[in-house]
Amino acid sequence: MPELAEVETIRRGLEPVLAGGRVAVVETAREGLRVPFPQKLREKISGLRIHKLGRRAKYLLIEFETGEILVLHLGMSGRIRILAPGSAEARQKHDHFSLSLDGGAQIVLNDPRRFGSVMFFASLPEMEAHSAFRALGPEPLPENFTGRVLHARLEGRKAAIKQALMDQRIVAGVGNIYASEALFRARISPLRSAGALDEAESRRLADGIRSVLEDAIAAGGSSLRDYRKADGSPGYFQHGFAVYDRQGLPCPGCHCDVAKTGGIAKIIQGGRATYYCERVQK
DNA sequence: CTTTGGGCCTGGACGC
DNA sequence: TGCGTCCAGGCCCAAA
Repeated sequence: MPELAEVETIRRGLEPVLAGGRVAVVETAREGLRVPFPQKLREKISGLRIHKLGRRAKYLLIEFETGEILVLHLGMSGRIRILAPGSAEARQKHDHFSLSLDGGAQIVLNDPRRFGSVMFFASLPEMEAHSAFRALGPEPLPENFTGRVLHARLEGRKAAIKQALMDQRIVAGVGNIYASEALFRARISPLRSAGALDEAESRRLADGIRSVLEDAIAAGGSSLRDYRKADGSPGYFQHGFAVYDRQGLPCPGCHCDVAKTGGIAKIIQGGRATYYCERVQK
């Protein structure tokens, strides 16, 4: 379930492997994932030198020196494996795409559910004009993502704040897990109407979003040295969850008796699970 | 304009 | 044990 934090962790893990390398071999094992792979992908990226790795929302950007960009999205079950030069590791089930560098290092995209995607753009402006990026809201990590900015973007929205947070047009990169976690940190009920949050609440929420993502990135980063292990697990944050997937358990901010209160609640909003503490979040 | 619901896809958990 | 069912997730699109 790669949300922004996981994609950023992956970006940081891949950068030292890929940056400066030249694409030597491109392999695809099928026609595409949720959308077809770009036409003539091999011809488009073979021989290009990788300038750096970027990220926009949950999209991983492999940026070439030419200004062209290969975009990877991991859907919910996508992983990227790094193979060291000379590795004889066998192909695995659900390996769909791989890219090898001149020096022999290789990355492999594995995605059982195939909700991910691979896209190619001739330039950053062309990428930003694409429908997947055009309407994306602001990145939540930079300092200029303030409570005031969030408050303005929530204005007039009648939807529940939990669902508004998952709307990528309001803020980019927040998925189901960190929406619940950020609302807990901000002590705001997921059921509140988005447009009804005042400036102080919006500020708490903006802070909650940023802090939970930063903590998750830090936790992922701390496990980066294990990143090259065969399972490719990028060090998720599940041990740090306050409410997500903790139905019936005590919440960290509330000292009441779980036998009486029922602990953390699970509800369904827009078909998605939401977890929260009714005592702490108002 | 907004909101809702279905579709995509597989593996794991669960009940019988 | 082996079925069947449900759920998880991000994103897109059609419909209301």
